Amino acid sequence: MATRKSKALNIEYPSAETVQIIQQSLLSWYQNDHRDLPWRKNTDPYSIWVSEIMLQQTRVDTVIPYYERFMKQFPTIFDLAQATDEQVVKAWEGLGYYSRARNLHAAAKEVVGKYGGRVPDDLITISSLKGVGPYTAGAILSIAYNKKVPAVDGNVMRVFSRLFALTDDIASISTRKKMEKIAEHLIPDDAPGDFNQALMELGAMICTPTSPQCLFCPVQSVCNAYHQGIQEELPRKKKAKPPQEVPVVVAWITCDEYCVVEKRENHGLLRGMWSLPTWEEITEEDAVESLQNICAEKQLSIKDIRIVGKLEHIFSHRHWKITIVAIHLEKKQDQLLSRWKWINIDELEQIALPNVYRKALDLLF
DNA sequence: GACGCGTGGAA
DNA sequence: TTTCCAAGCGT
Repeated sequence: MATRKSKALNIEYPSAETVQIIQQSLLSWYQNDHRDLPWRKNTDPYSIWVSEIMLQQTRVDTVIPYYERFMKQFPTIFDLAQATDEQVVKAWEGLGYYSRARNLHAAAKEVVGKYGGRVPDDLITISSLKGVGPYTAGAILSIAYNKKVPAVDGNVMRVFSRLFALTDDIASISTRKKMEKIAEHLIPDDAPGDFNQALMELGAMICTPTSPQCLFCPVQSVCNAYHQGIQEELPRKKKAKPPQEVPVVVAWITCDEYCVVEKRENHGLLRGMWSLPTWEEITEEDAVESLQNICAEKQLSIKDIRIVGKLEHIFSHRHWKITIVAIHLEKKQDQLLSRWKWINIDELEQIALPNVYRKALDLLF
């Protein structure tokens, strides 16, 4: 017999009675208690889409002002499609995970070009768009089109882990697939969007990572973890590695009212973003000497060079220990690295600069 | 499956 | 101070 390499998910579905209790309790609670968030004013697919991309790995309170500005600047998908990459990334400045902005922009152009600006309403097509994965596809289809598609994010996995006392590692892909099966089983035919949002809202407001507010939980009566008193032990999740420490030198190179900015490579950390000239793996002790050598190679005549500050910045997987070196040049030479460019210091605020460099500039001024 | 990809908030 | 993140996706 030919064996198939699909892992049995071993799902125990709740009874029909339990399903009904969960549906009614959650929907009732959500309709009464849900937060009045800006992306809940309507169910326009484009608006929902933008909000879901911004909310990926990002807190609601952080997203709100960005969302408001973004929707004012790009009210429709046509406005976004017609914008330049620079404009879109600038609107994303400070939000992080900048590939989200580039993917959203590219996908918006694709939707306008191929579908007349109508956001696809089927799972296969919408999932083919850049930056739209299983969660985002489900969120858009259920919230904007009221389709019965699961939208399983970290909130939902935490809620399900507790509700059904599941000990699976929520960091694994197979667990998410299992949760999606359970969600499909739970979503009511008449309110998929509200139900999916209710699950996430519960995870955000009641079934929180630490100190869940079980006494106020609308589904406490059917919560397996609560009855066993193990809600604080769930969900199970494999620990992530701490960010790797890297010594970094950032240069503040000036001449008169100009400074040098650097366009980062199109791969890796902060890909394609503007920055200040940056070198990894140069320690503070070697900072000045290294930059003197680098300037000598480029035949840049230094008027003054000194360490002007230190800064630590932690990305998702790297921990930069930064030494900021100010270099004042004799001449504003044109022959620089291809990725370098002189700009007027006043123009720094017009380019999209990741926060690590904004923090560096704050130290300087 | 594992890792790369930003940021700022909370405990 | 340290840890863990928060409505994930691409490779």
